[in-house]
Amino acid sequence: MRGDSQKATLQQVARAAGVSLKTASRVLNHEPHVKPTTELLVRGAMERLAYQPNDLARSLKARHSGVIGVVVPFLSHYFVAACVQAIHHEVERSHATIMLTVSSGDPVAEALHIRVLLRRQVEGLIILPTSGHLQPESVAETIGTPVVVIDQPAPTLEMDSVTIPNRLAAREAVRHLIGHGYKRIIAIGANRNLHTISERLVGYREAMRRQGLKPLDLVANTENELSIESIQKAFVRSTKTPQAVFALNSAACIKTLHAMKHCRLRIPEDVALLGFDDFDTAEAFQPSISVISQPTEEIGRRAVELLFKRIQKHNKRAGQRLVLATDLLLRGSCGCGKPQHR
Amino acid sequence: MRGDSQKATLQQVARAAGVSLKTASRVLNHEPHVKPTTELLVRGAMERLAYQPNDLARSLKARHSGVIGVVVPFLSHYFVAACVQAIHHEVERSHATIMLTVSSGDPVAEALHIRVLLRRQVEGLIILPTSGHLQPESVAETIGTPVVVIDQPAPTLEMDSVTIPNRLAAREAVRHLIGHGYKRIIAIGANRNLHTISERLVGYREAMRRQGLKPLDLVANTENELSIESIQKAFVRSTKTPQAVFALNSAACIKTLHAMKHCRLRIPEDVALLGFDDFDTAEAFQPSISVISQPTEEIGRRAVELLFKRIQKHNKRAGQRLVLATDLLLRGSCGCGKPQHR
DNA sequence: TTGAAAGCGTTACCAA
DNA sequence: TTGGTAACGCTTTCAA
Repeated sequence: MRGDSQKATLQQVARAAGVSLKTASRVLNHEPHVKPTTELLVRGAMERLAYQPNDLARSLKARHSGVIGVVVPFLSHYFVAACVQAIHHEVERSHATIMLTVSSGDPVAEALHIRVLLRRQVEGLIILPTSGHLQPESVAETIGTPVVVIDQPAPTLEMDSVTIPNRLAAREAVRHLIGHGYKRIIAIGANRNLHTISERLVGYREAMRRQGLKPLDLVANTENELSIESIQKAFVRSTKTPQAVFALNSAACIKTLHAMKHCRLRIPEDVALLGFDDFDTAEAFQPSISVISQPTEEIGRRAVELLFKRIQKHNKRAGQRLVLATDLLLRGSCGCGKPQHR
Repeated sequence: MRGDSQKATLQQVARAAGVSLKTASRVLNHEPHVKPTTELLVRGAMERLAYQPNDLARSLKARHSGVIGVVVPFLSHYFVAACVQAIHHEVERSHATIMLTVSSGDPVAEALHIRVLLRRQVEGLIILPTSGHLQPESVAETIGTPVVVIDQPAPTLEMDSVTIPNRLAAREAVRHLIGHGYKRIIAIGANRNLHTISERLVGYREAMRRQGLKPLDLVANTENELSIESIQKAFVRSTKTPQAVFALNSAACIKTLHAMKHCRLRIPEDVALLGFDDFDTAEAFQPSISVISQPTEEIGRRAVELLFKRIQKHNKRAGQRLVLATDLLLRGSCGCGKPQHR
């Protein structure tokens, strides 16, 4: 609220209070050995000058910034947004702050972002990788800075990871579909390079083969390449229309819904649907969309916990690969009885 | 890639290269007047020591951090996530970074976050307010730091804002519904305190009154208080079921879809629907959901542009209140012909 | 073309 | 209970 625009420094506070810089610093940090009278003097000066500490200088001196870098591919994906929100929530509890970067699915940008964050002296990094495997070069640079990877097992012992059993969850979900009597089940998604996608695909195939069914998939190279038209073609292509779709992530699931609408296919009567990753409108559809749900809140929390442990123990630990359980939410779209009807 | 874990400093680089600190600094910053031979010497040392500049120290000295603070209420709202992504994209072009905070709809947390970001010496702040009006106290602290507000007109001349004509857009949308012949149209949403919500509500009422219709609304105090059950009650409450719903934001729209499903109401035959704010699954529903769409990409871009202008010109400008046009996307749910059918 | 020295705003080690 | 003084890692006069 000062008229003069320049920000007050602790030095100025000290002068205004008629004490030394160090004494003002002591008051600021609630250190002991300050005479109450002096403290009042200093606090008064701080008040008058509307003093605000400069955390940049503080961090430089203290050698830790209180900043965590968060690297994600997209923010428009519900799962990612929910994770970031959970991460923020947990980081905040430790009075730290988040620096966020969004790579838009570009591994080169991702590598650049990691470097930028390291220069900014983040104390740790939480990465949701955008490409199949984190670029080794990117990772090399992080030596000395703790890293937690989400969605992909930690590539080195220097890092921790928080993942889910993608393959297992996919297998069980597909087995569930098979249990409904569907034989022609197609997996739909994009980006085989991604660890999550490839594992889910493997799980799908395992489930199919074990039941003597022929795996069939439509997996585009990138998210953008998976068009609604291409999905429609998969529906009308052969004489044998798929009886069910296993969507490899929520984006694919939504596009499939889109395509099914265009083809006027009823769910689950004409084609059943089960997707990986929950999304905000899943229960608003008629019928509700069955999904494999990840514990986003816990993923974020555990990632931050692991990171802080590393930061404190200064890398004196072996890498941890945490695997959290998923939840198969059977709603209506997979062919299950319609629980949404009272 | 060094074996020793401590990070190299420019000082060490200089020593290793056998030059002075300043010379190393000159090389680092591509300053002229460095003998090519010397430059090579320094670059070699940098390479060997895997030198990475410390942006904290740099910022402290240079007195600008290259960091923009972004304050949002939720990340799980599609509109917000899209805005943040757009902001990041534009900020990145200026080689700056984003510090993100999420208030979870708590004005007290929001005020705290603003203070934290200021202490961290952000060069500017982009705020999507969580409460009706930004807490004056929060804003007071920002004096000297440029602020751009999204979704709400700048409360003071010290700030800029990027908004949309909420009232007008709502009015036109409701008029469109009325044009379809609906008479009993109900507005559904939450948080009257929010500038966006209250303006949209006013627009709705104006449109209704001008046509001699009686406004009717269901507006909960907070997002969480707007339950699906309460919406269902609105549908069955009176003998006069609403003929159409005007949802005040996407969260309300999704909950309405949910409620309509439970009540087995067909869209638009039983009840038509038009919502404020687009969302990722809007076109996947049958019929597609008609919405008023905000230009998120442009909102983010313009917000950053305004902010950087202020940062450069050092507040020598009057506050700008940018108002960007919305788009009324008539899909199927409002009762329009069904363009989604080929 | 190069370098010594003084800061940026804090914190921390010793004395007083 | 206090206060010099030296860092933190970098940039920036001003000389040489």
